[in-house]
Amino acid sequence: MHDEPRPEGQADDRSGPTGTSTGPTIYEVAERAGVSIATVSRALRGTGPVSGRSREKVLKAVEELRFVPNRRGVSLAEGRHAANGVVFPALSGPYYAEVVLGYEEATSELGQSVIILSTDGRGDVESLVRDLAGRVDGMVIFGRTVPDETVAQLVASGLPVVLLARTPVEGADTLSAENTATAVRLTEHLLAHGHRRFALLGDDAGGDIAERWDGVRQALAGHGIVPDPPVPSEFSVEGAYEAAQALLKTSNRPDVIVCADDEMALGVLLAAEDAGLDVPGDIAVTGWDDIMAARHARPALTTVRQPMRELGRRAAAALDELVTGARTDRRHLILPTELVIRSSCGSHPLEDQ
Amino acid sequence: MHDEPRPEGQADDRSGPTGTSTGPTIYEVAERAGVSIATVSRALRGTGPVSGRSREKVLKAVEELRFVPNRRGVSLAEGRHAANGVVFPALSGPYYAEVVLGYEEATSELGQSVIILSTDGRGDVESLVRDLAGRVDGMVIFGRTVPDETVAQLVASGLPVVLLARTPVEGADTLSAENTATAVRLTEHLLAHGHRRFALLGDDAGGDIAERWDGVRQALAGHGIVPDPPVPSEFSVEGAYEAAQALLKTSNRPDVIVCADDEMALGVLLAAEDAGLDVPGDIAVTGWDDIMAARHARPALTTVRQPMRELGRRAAAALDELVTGARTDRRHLILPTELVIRSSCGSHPLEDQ
DNA sequence: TTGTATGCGTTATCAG
DNA sequence: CTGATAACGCATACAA
Repeated sequence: MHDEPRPEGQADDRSGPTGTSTGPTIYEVAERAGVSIATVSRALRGTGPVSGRSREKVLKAVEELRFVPNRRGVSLAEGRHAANGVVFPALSGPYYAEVVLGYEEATSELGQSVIILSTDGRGDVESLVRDLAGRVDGMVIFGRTVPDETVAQLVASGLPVVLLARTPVEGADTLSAENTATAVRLTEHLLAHGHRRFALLGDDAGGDIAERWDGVRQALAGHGIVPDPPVPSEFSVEGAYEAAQALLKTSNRPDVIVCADDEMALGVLLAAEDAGLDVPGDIAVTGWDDIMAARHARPALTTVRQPMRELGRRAAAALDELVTGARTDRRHLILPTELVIRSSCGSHPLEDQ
Repeated sequence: MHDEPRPEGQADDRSGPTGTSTGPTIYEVAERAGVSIATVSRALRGTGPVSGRSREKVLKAVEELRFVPNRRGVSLAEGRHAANGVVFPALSGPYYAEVVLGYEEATSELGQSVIILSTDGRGDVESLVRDLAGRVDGMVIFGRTVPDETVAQLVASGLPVVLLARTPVEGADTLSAENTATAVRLTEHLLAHGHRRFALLGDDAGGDIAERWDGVRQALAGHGIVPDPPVPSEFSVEGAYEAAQALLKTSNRPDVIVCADDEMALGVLLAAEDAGLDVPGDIAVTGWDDIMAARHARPALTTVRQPMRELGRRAAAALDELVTGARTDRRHLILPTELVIRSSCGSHPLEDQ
């Protein structure tokens, strides 16, 4: 086997025109330092005893050769990837982008790297996810991306999984931002403005949106109001624009449109403007997420702020616990959200951000 | 060595409380199919001849065992990661998010996965990048993230690198959106509006922003105007807000503020509003990127649209060529950009989006 | 404290 | 067409 380190012809064997460089191996370091590869490994990773003399020699050789342990070898030997995955629909809005950023930051601090997978516009999500599963030690999955069936299979295969803003699946952690209670408060605020004819825009079965509508209905029920079912719409400015156009033409036009997220609310704002309607004078509009555009839109959007960055960080921490085995039970965590009142829901004489 | 596949005790050896499952190995498949591992490998990847009979047996065993080749083993044997990296400052605005998404999509279609690294707020960028370099076959690096020195080292180490919106570095591909020519056109449009006192907001040495200022200066020179040096500011809504506050108090207030990007322009809009200034009546404002908020701001922002998605796709394609060795020379590609006239630069009686 | 030998899971060469 | 076996690069029991 490895009697003589690299039988013959090695070193500058950079074949191929481009960067197929290989870098020195632990054998070359060992040879140069006059020790065994075991000692090199121990010296470098601080596992097991190494004499000061040996350590010096190793470090010197490492320095001279610019040795960096080959990750592929390390991974195979360690039996882990030192990488985690994250599956999201897209990065169009700030919501996913922020969460992913918080996730990457925390994961990176834990010495792991993160592999991303976006599912919007992909036809073969399941195979993509399965492939990803083979390249990571664990993964975070957002709602609206992977079918329950597939998640269950991943979990069954033993892969640590953290679900974000998604209905729970046996065997996986769940993390989400509070929806229902804040939706109740938002709705009560709208009722206080005198709004009575509510329209809900956007829907997803069993996701976080459904929880928000639960809150809205709950608050309305207290006033004897039963709203129409949520109006289906694409989760985008354009999709909401179209849906709103139809809605605004109704004989019995709503006096407030509660949108599933901010981007949709922006679309509604546009539709109202084109219809010659004043917001909030003729109709109120609210969003959810508090993306940047929410603050800059005119009127500025009343919405709900989610701790996006923190969601990402928590997901990373939870996943790490599962991967390392530091925790074996499953947790379902809910982070608080904050109602952000601006002007799109009605006039507020005094305060106005 | 492998005389008997897995000497003893294997299979359901899932140790550890969590998901340390291992999955079947190629040896188990071979044993079950009654062939050698070489045949299994050949049958599965279609390399080399395999009799129909053998193929059937292998496929059956694979099916029954739900065998999936272990990526770590594959990577080590193949000598590649089948993963590419991308280094960006953050995902706050839609710019990076969109480019990254285009990149991920294209990379994924090429069968590679993408590992991300964001540098904003990180103190040890260089070591992070070096670590990333050991985990990928090539990487895309955005401007404003990694020092030239480090990039040069990566390239020297043989790693294929594609630079995005960044000054060229010997040995790396360069990809960017057109800046100077469009900046000239933007400036000429502003001049046509009668604006003469120009302020430039935001600066970065040697990045894509510098190219834009070159275009602005070039156009102004044609009118005998020499603008002040760019006003330094953080690349964010808040940073620009502060910088603009100072700028608007100047005795000789500018009549147009050209911003390095849209987010900064939004900050300026806010500052103008707070200062009781009308945009574009009292002062014009322009951005760059055409992010979503640009369209929804009031007044809507005049800006420049970049083919963000396409930039990501092209970067992925270029990197793949370098990684596979399909191309050995270095290319410097520039994608066209589009001037988007809205209302923040002055009134346009007829057309108005 | 050190070195030897073996395992990690595939790929691919080369002799049958 | 098939199988034995040498890489791939590193980690680590185990023996010395």
